[in-house]
Amino acid sequence: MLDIKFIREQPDIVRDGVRKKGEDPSRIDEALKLDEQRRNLLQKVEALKSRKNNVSDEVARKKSKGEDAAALIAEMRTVAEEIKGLDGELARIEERLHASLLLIPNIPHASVPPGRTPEENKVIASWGEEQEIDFTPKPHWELVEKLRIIDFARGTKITGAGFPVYVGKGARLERALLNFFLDEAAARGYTELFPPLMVNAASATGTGQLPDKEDQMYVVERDGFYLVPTAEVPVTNFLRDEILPADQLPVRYCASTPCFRREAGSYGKDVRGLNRVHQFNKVELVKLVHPATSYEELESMREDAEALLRKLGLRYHVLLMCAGDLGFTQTKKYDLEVWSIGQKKWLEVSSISNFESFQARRMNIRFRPPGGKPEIVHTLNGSALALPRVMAALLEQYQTPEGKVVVPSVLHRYTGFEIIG
RNA sequence: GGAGGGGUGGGUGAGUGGCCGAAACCAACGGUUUGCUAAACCGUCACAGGGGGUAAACCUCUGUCGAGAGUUCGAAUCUCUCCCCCUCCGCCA
Repeated sequence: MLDIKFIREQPDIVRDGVRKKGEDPSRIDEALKLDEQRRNLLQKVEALKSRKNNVSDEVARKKSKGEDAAALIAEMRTVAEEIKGLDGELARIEERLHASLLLIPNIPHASVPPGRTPEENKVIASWGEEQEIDFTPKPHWELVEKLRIIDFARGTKITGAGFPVYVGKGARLERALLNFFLDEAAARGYTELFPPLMVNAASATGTGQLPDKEDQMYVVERDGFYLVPTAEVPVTNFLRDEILPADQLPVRYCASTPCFRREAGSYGKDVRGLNRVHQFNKVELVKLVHPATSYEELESMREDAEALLRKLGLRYHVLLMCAGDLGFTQTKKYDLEVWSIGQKKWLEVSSISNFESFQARRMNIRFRPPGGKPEIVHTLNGSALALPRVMAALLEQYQTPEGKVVVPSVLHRYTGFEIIG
């Protein structure tokens, strides 16, 4: 969430930013109104409390001297009642203010292009060429069926649509990719975490999944837990409510976890094969950084993710997302899309975002500048990478005319085999 | 799941109704001493939210001793609920 003080002092900047995201700025006025009510009430109730505290001391003094304090006590009884009433009113207003703030989106960074639709995202970099081949490449779902390395039908039997089973060399290739990604992240200074796969409501609120995106998560109602839609949630919450020494920044974490997503409302196209599944593996990068460096850190994180695709020899491009295509919590975001030669289209495999202080304020993660007051850190995260579509593009790109798949050399030490089929 | 014990500032830990935002120690920071380091000594040292101040400095008020509710003129301290940690029992990969 945004700082209420910032909203109070720069309401026009906030309104403008919210509009750029294509969202309704009326919540800002609501929040400002509640904030004003809150401060008025606060002054009233704090004056009463001050009086109460003073009189209570007076009572103590009188009693210790053996004097009669009955009159003061009687008077304070009514003051205490009044305070109770005002405190209740204040609590209700603060609750509404907080709820209102939780629904105000983060505002885009100045370098983000305007735009409302995905078509307005900018391709700012690309790598690799469409390779020339003398046969018609198959889509991955045909390849994996013949090779028997991913079983969609049996996954549907076990659980439901969108829960594929990786089999034999398919399972091994999946594991190879994960280990490759993790090793690369470690080499670039990210500390590996293996976090819980279920989180509580406070954690889901911290990174912004609640209250906004509850529909996208699987909920374990009985225990009040949520299956993680991304490692971002448990990993970023790792340092929730802590104050870090300034010299500890930047903090870099990586984690490989399954991700569980309901993908409600996304039936129809683009769901074939591995294009959209309810459970998938992903290696996630997370950084907690000094506010002054967060945009440099965003660029270096993007490079960390891009390097993986280059090592795998997969053609990709980089999108700078326009304001309207930014998520609720993001100020700036890059997407990496890999080319699917079998489907003749781009597939999103990574999303790299800066949240500035938006998440960290909810999570209360701060650092202490030398000799100064604690300040909120900036948080960033990025996929490096999400597996299914990397797997899809890789299988398609490295297929042979006979329907076999050649494993990219960088993975050999992880797979133990060089060809599938 | 059952029984018992416990959660206090960055850390250890004292505090069972008012003089407690909280002793003491450690860590950290500033200083004195010192050729340098170490040691010693002195000082500073929680977080948040209001109000005042042009801003910083600063002044002032309020809240916070796991969370929430309650008793009381007054709660770290008493009561209730919840969460978490430890010990024992049960169950179990």
